[in-house]
Amino acid sequence: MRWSNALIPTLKETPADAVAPSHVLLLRAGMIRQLGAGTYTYMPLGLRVLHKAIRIIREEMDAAGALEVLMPALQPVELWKESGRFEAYGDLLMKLTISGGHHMALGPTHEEVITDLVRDLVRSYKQLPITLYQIQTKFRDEPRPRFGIVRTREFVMKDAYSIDADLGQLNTSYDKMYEAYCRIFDRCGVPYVIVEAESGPIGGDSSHEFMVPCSTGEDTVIFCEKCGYAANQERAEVGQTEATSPTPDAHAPAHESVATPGKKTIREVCEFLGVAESTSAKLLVYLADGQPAAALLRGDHELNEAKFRRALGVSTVVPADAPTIEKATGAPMGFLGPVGIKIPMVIDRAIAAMPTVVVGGNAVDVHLKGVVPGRDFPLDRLHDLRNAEAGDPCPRCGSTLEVKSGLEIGHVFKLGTKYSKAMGARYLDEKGTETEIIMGCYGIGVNRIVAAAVEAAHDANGIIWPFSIAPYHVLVVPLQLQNAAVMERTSAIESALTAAGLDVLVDDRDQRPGFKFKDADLIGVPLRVVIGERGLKDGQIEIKWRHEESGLAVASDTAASAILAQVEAHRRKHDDWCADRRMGRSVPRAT
RNA sequence: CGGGGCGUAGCGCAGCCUGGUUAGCGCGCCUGCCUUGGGAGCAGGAGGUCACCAGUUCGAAUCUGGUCGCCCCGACCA
Repeated sequence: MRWSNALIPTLKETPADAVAPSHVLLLRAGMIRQLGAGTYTYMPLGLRVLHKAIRIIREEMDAAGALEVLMPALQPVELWKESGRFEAYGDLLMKLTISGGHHMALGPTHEEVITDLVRDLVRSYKQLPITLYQIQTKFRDEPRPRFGIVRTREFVMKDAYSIDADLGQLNTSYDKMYEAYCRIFDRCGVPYVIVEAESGPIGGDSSHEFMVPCSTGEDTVIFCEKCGYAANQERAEVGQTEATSPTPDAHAPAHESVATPGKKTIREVCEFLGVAESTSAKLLVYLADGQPAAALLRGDHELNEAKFRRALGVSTVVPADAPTIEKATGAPMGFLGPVGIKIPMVIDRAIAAMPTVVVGGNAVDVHLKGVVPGRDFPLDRLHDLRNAEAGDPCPRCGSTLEVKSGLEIGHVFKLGTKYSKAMGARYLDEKGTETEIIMGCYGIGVNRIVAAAVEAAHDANGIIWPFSIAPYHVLVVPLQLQNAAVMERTSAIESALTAAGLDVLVDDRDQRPGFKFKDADLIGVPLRVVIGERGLKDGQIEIKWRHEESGLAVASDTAASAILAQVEAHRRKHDDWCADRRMGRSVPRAT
């Protein structure tokens, strides 16, 4: 391909709206163009990257035994009502009315459609297991699209669904997808970590996310450098090295009431009393499946609602509003405490480690000082309730947890029978018994692979594409277009490399060398080949890897084979890197 | 949905506070000359409903009100 025909609208200046590195560089490199909030056109170069990622995904999904289908993006809302997700998904679901007054939705994901498909299709255990996948544009009415192509209102997703007869089959299907994902992201050259995750509103009981650590990541990942434990913040456990005091000091002086007029927040109360926030506790009141329930945490800790929900064994927890709180506790928000509380209360483990604590007095403008946990209120329902933070002990090895932000590029779930139960998808087992099918679902945000690759590898001059998904492998830069020898060499190398299966772009623009080098760095093609009069005079041309500081001169008449040797060596190195990663990785086994 | 910011040529911006010729600058684009190993130089040229609507005024890019759009922080997020 010749640059002059390639439609690569590079920008010298950074568009004012772009902040995230991937957004800035993809725009500047002429790979994407914005239409509106969360909607982007992929220009030829950007589309090539997207297609290369898709090709890798397709190869690995096929190799894992999944079958490709293509389901409609346009779906009747009835299916969503049947699964119960019409309400749960809410405004994120893009709804529209078509002729005849039919209410439709543009698919944000396809559990409903796949379940509808297999409830007709799958009649016998002999047809199972089966995994179907598709690569398709999804639609979500995101309240806040962000960071260029990181969060958009329409995006390309690879979604797969395993249909299994029993839990054993599900675990096998899940592990296959998990391993396929590892190979996909390894091959795409994006550095990822795998974290334990909450399954969220999609339902199900086990889940892992594939995250690329980077500053524009929207998720918080908690991890332990020492043992490799990693989880997203919703899920991350706090290690239990906090000393607990099972026998409270019975001889401690009785607690006393203090007047704290108007001091409602933890900070206000602690400042007023001149104590550290970590010596106080807060009582948070929620509606758990509609019934009031409380969580008690250290003043400076944050409640993890997912942990709270599990501790109570309920399916939803929502913060209670002010009237509900007063009715349930007899005191307004800001003065709540555990002493004498009437509603069910679960307590974070950290509370048990506190000899005395400052808490609300369950009366207006009153707090209690010198309250002894275990003496002044029972410590019978201790749980890990708080968000893990940097510096907390690792739940596995006791070492220190760290926090990073991560960009989610893939997610695998065990759904179980959530959808088959709701939508009546059953098969006949060996004994002729009608049984609900068991499902798993597996998603990859394809556009996010592109964004993540840029986030993970760029410098001040531009993008540094991994070889496997680079729009072109080699950029040939002739410096003097009117020099016949230069142009002959250019064509010869272009044909030789193309014949060897490489994607070659030739910068045939009549521009000064510096101009072309700047654009070359910007679009991030991995290998640059410079052909100029000066080098040719000495029988040399220059080849330079984008990720390396300097290039090297090779003999011009054997340049093509030298380049191919470089490419071969680079590929081998990447393969070794992938193999190393696989060795160091433990695949989660079914429990 | 709450908070903040911004809409002037393809891109980056000035002008607005204090209303007044034909709305300006840099980059990019077109023509010519010149130059050629890290975004050169000179000369000439094209390109604008100043986001939109209404109002104030003799007169609005500029003042007022509304609408729309975009970005950032938060809430939300399979």
